[in-house]
Amino acid sequence: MPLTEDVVVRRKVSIRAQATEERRQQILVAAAAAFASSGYNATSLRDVASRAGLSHTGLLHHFPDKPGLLEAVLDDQIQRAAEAFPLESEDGETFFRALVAIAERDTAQAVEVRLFAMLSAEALTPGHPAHGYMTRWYERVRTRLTEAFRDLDRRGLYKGGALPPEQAAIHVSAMRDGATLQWLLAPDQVDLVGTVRAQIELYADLEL
Amino acid sequence: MPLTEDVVVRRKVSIRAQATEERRQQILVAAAAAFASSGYNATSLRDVASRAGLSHTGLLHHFPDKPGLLEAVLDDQIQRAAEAFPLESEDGETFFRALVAIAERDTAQAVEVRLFAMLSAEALTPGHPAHGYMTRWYERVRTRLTEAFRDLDRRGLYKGGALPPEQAAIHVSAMRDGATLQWLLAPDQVDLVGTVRAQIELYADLEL
DNA sequence: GTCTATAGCGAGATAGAC
DNA sequence: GTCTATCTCGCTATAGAC
Repeated sequence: MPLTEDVVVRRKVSIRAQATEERRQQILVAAAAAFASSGYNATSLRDVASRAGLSHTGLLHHFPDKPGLLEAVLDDQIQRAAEAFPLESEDGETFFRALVAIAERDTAQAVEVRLFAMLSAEALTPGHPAHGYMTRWYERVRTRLTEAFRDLDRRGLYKGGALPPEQAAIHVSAMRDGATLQWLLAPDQVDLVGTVRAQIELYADLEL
Repeated sequence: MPLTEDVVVRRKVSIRAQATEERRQQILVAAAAAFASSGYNATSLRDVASRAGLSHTGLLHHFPDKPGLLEAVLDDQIQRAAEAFPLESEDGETFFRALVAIAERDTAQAVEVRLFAMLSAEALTPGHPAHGYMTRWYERVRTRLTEAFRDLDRRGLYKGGALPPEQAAIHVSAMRDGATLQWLLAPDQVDLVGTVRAQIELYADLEL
């Protein structure tokens, strides 16, 4: 019965592949936490490895090198974000409600927020492995926000007046990043959610 | 004539002291440029030294160690900033005009802007040598901006409506930082001065 | 005041045993 | 798949000559 043998072999393979995949995920979580706390440059592969409970050479079996690890972390991060909040900029109202919801969640999950704050600044250096990623990210954020504001405008809910939606998009995205930075430095003095909500209500005729 | 001898000696000493001071300044400029381009962690003392045209041990004759150098750079930077723009928050109008003027100058002098953007994120880590500095900086920024908005309010020039001046202060300071980040990543797509001006005009009844 | 030489460490990455 | 051992590099910082 060659067929059953084949099935057993396949199952073994898939079990092993699953274990490997779990290991990869553990490492990605550890790496995200490490990069979030100290940034990419200041974090060593040994730091990440010890957090994940293996040696740094063990880690390098799963990822090619340090830039490759960062890339994988970023991919994993945007995938999770996309799953948690599928932002549809065609519907401006739900879009901006989602922005407030994201801010709310972020106050409870400081790791991802810190990760992004640290990397976006480090990545200003053209040679940084996340430089291209960040440039593309902000372009995307600006276009999505602009679309959302345009949708609001169509429904008569845009309060920007003479301010073009492109500018409003920069205002909102920029403020979110700056507020995050100040909130991370002084959580007691900066109300992240309230700040985000209040700003959006200045540009949109919505009750958030 | 002991007096003249004394004068000669003093002059020699002061000339030498002046040369040392110039050297220090050269190093500070080099260090600011280096930290601005790659951040503090990723910059080596050898990088800084070669920019200043001396060996890294020569550099360590003028500054005690790497954190000490960063501290000196920051001190030098705020001193220059204070001289260039003596911000008086008692007069809200000139205060906000100065903010726009600073943004204008910054578009021409990207070094200081980059320096600050990179360090403020790196310094999120509590152990970073600029952590305390940044925490204090943003506290100060918030209070100054709040005072300026209160002054506008007294003169009937505050357009924030129900938004408390403290919140407006966070909005404006946060937006400036976030806009700077996006401008550094994509100078062609983000108009820093226009963005800053437009935002302030949303909160203040001023023609900037 | 600036240098060469060097100590001492920690990093990223590879080789090869198990 | 994970490890130990090791290579090689660059870093901060110190010691001491000039």
